Amino acid sequence: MGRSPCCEKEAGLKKGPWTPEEDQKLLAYIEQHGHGCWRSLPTKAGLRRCGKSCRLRWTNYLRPDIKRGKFTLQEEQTIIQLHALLGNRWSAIATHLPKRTDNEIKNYWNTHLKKRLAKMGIDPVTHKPRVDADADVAAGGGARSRAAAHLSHTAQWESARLEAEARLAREAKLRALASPPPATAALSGVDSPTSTLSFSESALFGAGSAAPDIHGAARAAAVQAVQSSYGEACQEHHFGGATAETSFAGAGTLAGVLLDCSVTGADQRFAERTEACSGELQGEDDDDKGYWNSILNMVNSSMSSSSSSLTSEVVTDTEMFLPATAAAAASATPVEF
DNA sequence: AAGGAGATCAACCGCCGTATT
DNA sequence: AAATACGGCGGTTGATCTCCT
Repeated sequence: MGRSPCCEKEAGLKKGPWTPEEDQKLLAYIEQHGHGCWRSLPTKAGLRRCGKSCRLRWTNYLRPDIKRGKFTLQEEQTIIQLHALLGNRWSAIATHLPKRTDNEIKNYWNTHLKKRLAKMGIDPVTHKPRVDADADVAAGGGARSRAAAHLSHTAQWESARLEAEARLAREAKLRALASPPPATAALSGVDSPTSTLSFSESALFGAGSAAPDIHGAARAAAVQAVQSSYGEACQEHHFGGATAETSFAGAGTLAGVLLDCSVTGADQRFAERTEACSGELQGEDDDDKGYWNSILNMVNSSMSSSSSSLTSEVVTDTEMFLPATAAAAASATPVEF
């Protein structure tokens, strides 16, 4: 029944910090053979480690495509924005920062960004300005329920988006299997992504040059998935009597605002969309507006420098997951709710 | 210079979804 | 269909580093 026993049950395996010799062995083995099955790798590579430990060391430290060192302002902004959308889904966030590991992002969030937001008076969990208990009571329970509805609203959109992302990744994987990479790709063979989307995408689509048709098809599939998934969610919840499409556009706007604010020259649009969002949430969301404006300010402070590949990647993903209706609505007049 | 406190980050742990038998 | 392993993820820990007194 089942598979053979797990390596972690073997005794005498080493734990703790890796030595340079161990790193060298692991690196040499993977460069020559690829990681293959992690469980059997330590034995083949002559390491007294469990496969899990090897995988972790590789994905978080030894992988050649890892960018180390300080996070840039833009990376910080991306993390904050994505965390507002995704919460503690570090691997999902890491797909938008391809050269950073989820572990690194998680550490950076916990040691830097969380504290910084807290200092700014922003709850790092909800990304809403902290309101003391009295003010909250004075604001009334209605505001709280609207806030809850707002969060749920966002969560539904995100759930649909993640579903599309997963589908995209699966398709990419299938295509990769159908057409294996050339043997000359020495390091692509050892590419061991912790996350699915960006790596498989980059491997397959080669920075957008190799197979634009496939990319386009995948994007269309993703968009369709979001549309259908979120459309169902909207119909199910009858958002304020609006049509599913309109509601979807509104929900998409929020995510669009969060992500699209990275676009060079998008300051104005961002401000408009922030306005649209605050209109959507009326009243109690003055605080939200303030928060998103603060993010805008952070973005603006770095926007003077030219756009990077990083931001353009985020934009690409935004476009990928923002259906046409939402994108159109977001760039036109604010949606009335 | 010494040592205590806080910050940082690599690595581990345990859980979960998926694949395999 | 059930049992089990695998791979991946997020939370947490602990060793090390840095700063302050």
